[in-house]
Amino acid sequence: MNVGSTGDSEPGREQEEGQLSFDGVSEAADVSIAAQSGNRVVRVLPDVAAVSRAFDYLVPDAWSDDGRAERLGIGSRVRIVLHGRRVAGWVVADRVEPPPGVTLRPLTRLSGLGPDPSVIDLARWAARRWVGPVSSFLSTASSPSMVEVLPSAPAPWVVPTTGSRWYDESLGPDSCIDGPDGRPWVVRLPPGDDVLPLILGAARRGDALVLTPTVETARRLAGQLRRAGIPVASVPRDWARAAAGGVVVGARAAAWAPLRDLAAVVVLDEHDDAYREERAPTWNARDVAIERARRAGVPCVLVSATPSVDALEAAGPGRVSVPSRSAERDGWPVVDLIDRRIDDVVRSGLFSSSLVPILRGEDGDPVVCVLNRKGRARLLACDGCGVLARCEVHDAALVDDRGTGSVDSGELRCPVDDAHRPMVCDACGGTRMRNLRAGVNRVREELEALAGRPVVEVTAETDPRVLDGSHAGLFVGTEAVLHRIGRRVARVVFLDFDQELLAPRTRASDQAMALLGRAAHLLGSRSDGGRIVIQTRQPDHEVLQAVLHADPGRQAAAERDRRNLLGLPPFGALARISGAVAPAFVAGLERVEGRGAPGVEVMGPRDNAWLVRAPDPETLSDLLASVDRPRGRLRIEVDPARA
DNA sequence: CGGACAAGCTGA
DNA sequence: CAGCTTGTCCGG
Repeated sequence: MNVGSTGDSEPGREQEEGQLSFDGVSEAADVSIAAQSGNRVVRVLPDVAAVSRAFDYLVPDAWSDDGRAERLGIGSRVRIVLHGRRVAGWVVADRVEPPPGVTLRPLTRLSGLGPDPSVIDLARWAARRWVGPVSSFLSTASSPSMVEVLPSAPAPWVVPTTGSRWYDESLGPDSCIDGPDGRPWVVRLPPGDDVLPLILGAARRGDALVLTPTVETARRLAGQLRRAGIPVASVPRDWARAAAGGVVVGARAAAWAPLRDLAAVVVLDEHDDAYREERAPTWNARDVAIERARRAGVPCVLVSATPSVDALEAAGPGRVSVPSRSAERDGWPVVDLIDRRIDDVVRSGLFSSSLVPILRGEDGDPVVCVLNRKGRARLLACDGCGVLARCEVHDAALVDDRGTGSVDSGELRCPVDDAHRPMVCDACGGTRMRNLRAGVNRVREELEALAGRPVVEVTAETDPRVLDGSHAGLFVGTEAVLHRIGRRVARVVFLDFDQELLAPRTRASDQAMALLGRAAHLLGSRSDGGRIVIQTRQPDHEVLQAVLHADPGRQAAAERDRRNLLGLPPFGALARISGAVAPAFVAGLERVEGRGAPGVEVMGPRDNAWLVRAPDPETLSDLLASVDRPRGRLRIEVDPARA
């Protein structure tokens, strides 16, 4: 970790020393039954954001008399006096040998139970992986309210039998559990399929940990399991019950839940961006879950209708369970592509005439229309031939350089590199461009006119009961509408899917795929008769071809090639460095890099941020940890959402 | 983080 | 040079 020749007296080493002394803790905890002097000394990590060192404290003698000394151990939440003020902390090592020459202060309080030693080790791993303080992970791993004693353990449970399934092998044949290779399984479960049998398979193994992208999904799943007679704890609310035993269900933070005796890990919709913590450290719950299962030597199953390249790569060959072609086709709804380049246009140009009967409900209700407005991108199409203005280098949608206003002169700008070009259509040479962006309100009015019936606009504020209990047949909203409707629908119409396909984001293809998977889930399987209707000018796009053929592997393969070519994760590791002192930090990085860290590349700045690329996450973490962190605001995003 | 202390700035 | 702001250091 000490890259380059760092002299011991060089200034600014404190961060690294703190890290070293902290790393030393785990060894000390295992080896040392020290403190022959008689007084028990514990090492405590303060719950103070800027302090990443652990300090030693005396266990008060009085604690031996009332049982507190017995309850105290690694993970215990305590209060200490640090630098004259009382703060909270976690015991991270027990019976340690304090460094000579320091006078120890006593612990002031035993507050409650905390994460167990395996979770503390996991937090150390995550702190290194995502370059953040261990304490932030321990906070996530701790109960929101203090827990003094655990409730009694649940009685052993019997899981109802469900019959054998094509993916059963993924929870691991018993024979391979003793010597697992630490890799997860991926189960590509079609969107119309029920996940419950898979979860029951995990619950059959014992205390299973099940992650879902949202709290709402976790709540529903917990209810289903409870009705099946399985003891369930929803974390973070039921932290104590989770620690006592049973199946544990929750969203992102549940990756850090306490478990009595972890037996299996399941991550539902593993591709979902909700597993990513946006605030630094930018950890990903799916990756924490994989590592946790690996350390515990238990099976980890990543479930998704549209598995991510990261998951597929983590699993590796032979560990991806895919349904038969016919089963997968049955699990996806039929897809109707409306090619806007050749279709006739009604009203303002956003609607094809073939939408009219669908909107009127002639093919079934309810109908959900999705209008993508992400990234506030404005798409331009040639007024003459209808082809989209796209950058031939970056594939991104070109924007009108002058922002809003009329679009019949001026220049086109690529949002990726800001290069300009004249406003001329690549396809026909036309010089007039139409702005395809339309306000949601205007769209709603036009939909109403076309459908001849009321349209319910769905926003983040719309009460879900209105949606699910409503007699209305036609809804419109941004993609959030797909997350707000809880019942089965007959049609999902993407009014302008090119907004999604051409968004100037590196993960546009993945996100478009996930969106279609979400829509498919609302529609159910092929036999339910639902359809996805997509208006597009790019019917040959890999994402559309993938859903059209009910074969998400097509998109994954294209995305895999793209990432491989660019050295993006999982074929390389990326970090984004920003903040006031980013220039100083990056200068430090470049000094280290200049001494020959192989495969490391620093790019930027762009938007006041730098990108650091390394061949793998370990090299990246080592590199980032080896550089002195200047004082001031610095944001390090490992695996950044935007690159 | 937040307290302690030192170095820098200002005004009569 | 007192009185205040700003910066730097450090915690058992």
